[in-house]
Amino acid sequence: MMQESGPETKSNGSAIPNGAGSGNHLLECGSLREGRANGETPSGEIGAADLAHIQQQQALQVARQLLLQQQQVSGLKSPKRNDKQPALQQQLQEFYKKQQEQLQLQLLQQQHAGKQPKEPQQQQVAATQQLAFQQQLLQMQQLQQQHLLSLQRQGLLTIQPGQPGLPLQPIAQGMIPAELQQLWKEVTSSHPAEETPSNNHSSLDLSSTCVTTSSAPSKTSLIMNPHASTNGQLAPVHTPKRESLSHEDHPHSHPLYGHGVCKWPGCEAVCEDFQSFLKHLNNEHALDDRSTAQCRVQMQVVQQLELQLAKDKERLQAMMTHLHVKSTEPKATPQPLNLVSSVTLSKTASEASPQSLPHTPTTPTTPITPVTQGPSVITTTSMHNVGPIRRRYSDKYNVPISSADIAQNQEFYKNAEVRPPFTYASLIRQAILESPEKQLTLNEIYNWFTRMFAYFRRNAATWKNAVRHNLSLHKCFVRVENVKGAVWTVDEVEFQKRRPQKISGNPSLIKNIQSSHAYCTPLNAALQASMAENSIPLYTTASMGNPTLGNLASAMREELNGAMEHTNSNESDSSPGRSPMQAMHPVHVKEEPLDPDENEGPLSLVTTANHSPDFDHDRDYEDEPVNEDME
DNA sequence: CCACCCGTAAACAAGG
DNA sequence: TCCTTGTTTACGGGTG
Repeated sequence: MMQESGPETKSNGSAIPNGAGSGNHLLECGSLREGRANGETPSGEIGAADLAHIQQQQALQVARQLLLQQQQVSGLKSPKRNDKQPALQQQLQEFYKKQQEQLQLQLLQQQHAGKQPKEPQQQQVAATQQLAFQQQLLQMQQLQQQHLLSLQRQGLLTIQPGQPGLPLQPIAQGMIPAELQQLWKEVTSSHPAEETPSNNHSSLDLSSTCVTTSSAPSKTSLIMNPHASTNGQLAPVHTPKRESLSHEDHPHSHPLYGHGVCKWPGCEAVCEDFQSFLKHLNNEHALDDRSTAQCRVQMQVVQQLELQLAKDKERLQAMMTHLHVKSTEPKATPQPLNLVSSVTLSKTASEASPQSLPHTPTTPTTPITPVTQGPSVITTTSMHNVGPIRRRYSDKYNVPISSADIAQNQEFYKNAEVRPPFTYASLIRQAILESPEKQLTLNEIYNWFTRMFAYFRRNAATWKNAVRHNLSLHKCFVRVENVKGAVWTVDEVEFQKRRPQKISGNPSLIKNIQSSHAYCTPLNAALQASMAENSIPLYTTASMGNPTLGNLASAMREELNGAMEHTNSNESDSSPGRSPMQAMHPVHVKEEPLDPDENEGPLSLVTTANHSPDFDHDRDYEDEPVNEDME
């Protein structure tokens, strides 16, 4: 068997236990979560489920009181104090439903009737009572939430977003995960007038839809929020902490106030200054039915959005899970090291892909950009399935992938042991083109592979052989005797020659091929330019950590494009100018410091940053594959 | 069915 | 002698 250059350790023995250990760790995480979801409370931590439970119970207490009060009015039969909580809760919910419906009816009547004074005293009384109820409820909620908050602060509570065990009721939605909070923030800021977190009106209604919302019932908002006192009304129940804080920090940046205009839905009253705005707010948008209804609507909007987000997230997760499963035969290959990254990843991973599959924290490359945690997360789950590696599922399959996807995938492949859907030839070519001198030694090519693809940190013997095989086999790879020895270069023309045979169609992409011909070496730049045009945003996030990603992305894109036959050239893409990505090139990567042949390296910068720690792992990995293959 | 591409495995040789 | 590098052949699967 061949050995790679570099300190490779065939220490299977150590690798296995390590892998097992990490796997266990992950599993533990999983079970832990499950445990929490089931209401178990491990080690002094209280999960969201428990929290929900507590909230429910507390809410029930409130409910009892309210029900008692209500009974006095409506003559309901008083429930026994020992009644089962679910029943009670149900009652409460129904009660509120009715209340809300009633309220809505009234509101509608009022609205439809315009200014017609047509409310019998009775209605007014009822409305007042409802308001009183709601206020009481809110107060109680505030109390309980304050309590919860204090618990949280004491570390007794940990609220985790998206607990599976939670009932999918509005209640559960109160556990606003960070994303939702963000969404909330966006919603409240973008939608003019949404219900103000720091503003009381909204809170009224929240009770109906979200009885116990708010993951971070902010006591602070109550205390510090100037508006609360100004209005002299109830403080927000549904105020994400972050939100309230941000507003409090900037008292004059009220979500309902912007550009001198009141942003209450449908208002747009002009307020010269903040003070007048506050006045206006209190006068025009005081706690009345209308405001309440508007808040309700807003709540529903937000809820919708939250639901939508949740659904989309679920979908994403399913997609990732699906892909992962497909590409990964559950081969419990214990994976080694890199526990560091695995820890960080495992956390997110457990959220993103609650699979029981052995999470092999194999990401030696470690997440450079936690930003794109998404992909890298699942990915981490490795695919040791070396068995049936299907090649070229790329060509056609990937066609629709956008450059943004590519950029993401790139990060994905970097951290995930998923076989990249690109041919060896393409990858080799890209590796070479990425190099400053457009030439690499065999060993440098190897290094590029391992650096850019987690997958190639294993099965070294296999893929290295394939690389050599490809280098020799394809005419497009030209071996050049160098001072140092032999280096490999790419004959673009030759490379492109063989491609048209592959797939037909999609003329829209041909440009790339053509440009390749035209610019040969600069091809990269051209591609990257187009890439940059299309996907800089994502791209940057992905490439922040490692600029090389851009090149890889372009490679992938090339591959994809090449897979499609093009017929038309000269396009904007071919602009030979250097894309931003390319501009970074010099800084890029050169093979890791370990590389003996390495010398042309202006680079090695990134690598050190991202990989130097892992790279040793990379090395280690490289051989494990061999061993694992035998497993 | 065929031709082609691709990946994998392996034998072999040359050189350090 | 061992390892790396490079070449070559063979085989099987996928695809058009």
